[in-house]
Amino acid sequence: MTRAPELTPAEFNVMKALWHLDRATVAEVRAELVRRGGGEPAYTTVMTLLGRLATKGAATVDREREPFVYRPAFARASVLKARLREFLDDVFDGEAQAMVLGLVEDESLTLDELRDIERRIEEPVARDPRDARDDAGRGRRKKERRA
Amino acid sequence: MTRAPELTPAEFNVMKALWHLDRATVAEVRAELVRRGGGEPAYTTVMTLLGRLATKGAATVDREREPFVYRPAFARASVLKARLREFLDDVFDGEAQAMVLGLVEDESLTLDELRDIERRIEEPVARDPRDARDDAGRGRRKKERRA
DNA sequence: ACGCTCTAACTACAAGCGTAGTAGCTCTAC
DNA sequence: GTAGAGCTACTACGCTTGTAGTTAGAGCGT
Repeated sequence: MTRAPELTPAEFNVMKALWHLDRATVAEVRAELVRRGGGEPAYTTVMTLLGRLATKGAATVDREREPFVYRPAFARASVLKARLREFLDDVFDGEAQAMVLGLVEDESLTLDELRDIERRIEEPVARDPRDARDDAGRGRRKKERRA
Repeated sequence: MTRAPELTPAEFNVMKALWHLDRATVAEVRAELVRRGGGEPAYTTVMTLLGRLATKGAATVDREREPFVYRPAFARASVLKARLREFLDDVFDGEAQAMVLGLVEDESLTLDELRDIERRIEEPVARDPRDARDDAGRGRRKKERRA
């Protein structure tokens, strides 16, 4: 699995639409962006962005027939987690606890929700077989900080 | 309290040094940056950034005597929280739980640490009187999302 | 066959950003 | 009193980013 490339804010936005649609043409992505209230970007603007995403390898293009169909090259979840990691290290210096505390102080997260999370972790949740995937080698990263 | 201005990555880095030093000259900030292993920025580069920070109102300058002394205009904690909020909304669509779950899956945060946080919240922590401050009107934001 | 419309490729371009050079002032050490 | 060091103000400049215009082909409606 190659690493997901860095995305600029505008690119990330397009990715969000793309993840939502799963596969889409320029026009469809544009419509989705409009729906999300992100203004009315010009068709060519969306095309440019999708083009840049494709170049970066963040999206794939099916050129078999027009209009081209774009799809995300990386799972949303994995990109979010990568960004989270980056953010955590950059802004909170890797101190996850401090960050969560921040959420609570901000009231973005309640004590109940925290407990809920715990519960979910404790009960292994009897994973849906459809989600089955090779789970080996998920790298530990705790305490690898300040390398 | 005025709102903290947006900071570019390079500016944020300087702010980190500045928060650490609390008050410092260009040379001192530069030394701190070097210490943090961020390469060896030119003296004037640091000056430019501090200048921009001052212009933006993110730092204050004491020009009484040279070399000028810079200090952060906003508490570190408040800026971190603002960034956290932004990040949460932008990347996780305001879903704090999803974000925390991400931390746990990533093993940036353990179950024990989660419990620890809970404990800290539960025990009102007998706040140090020195920290006393007017706590009225800390805006709720829970569920204000998707406004 | 003709012009419209959809679409792709290429080009444009200003603002923002990271990084730093230069000019010029003011001490200080000879 | 002259040279260098330290410092500030100003200027520079290439790169990235956001946004979009222009050109041109392909298919369609009439």
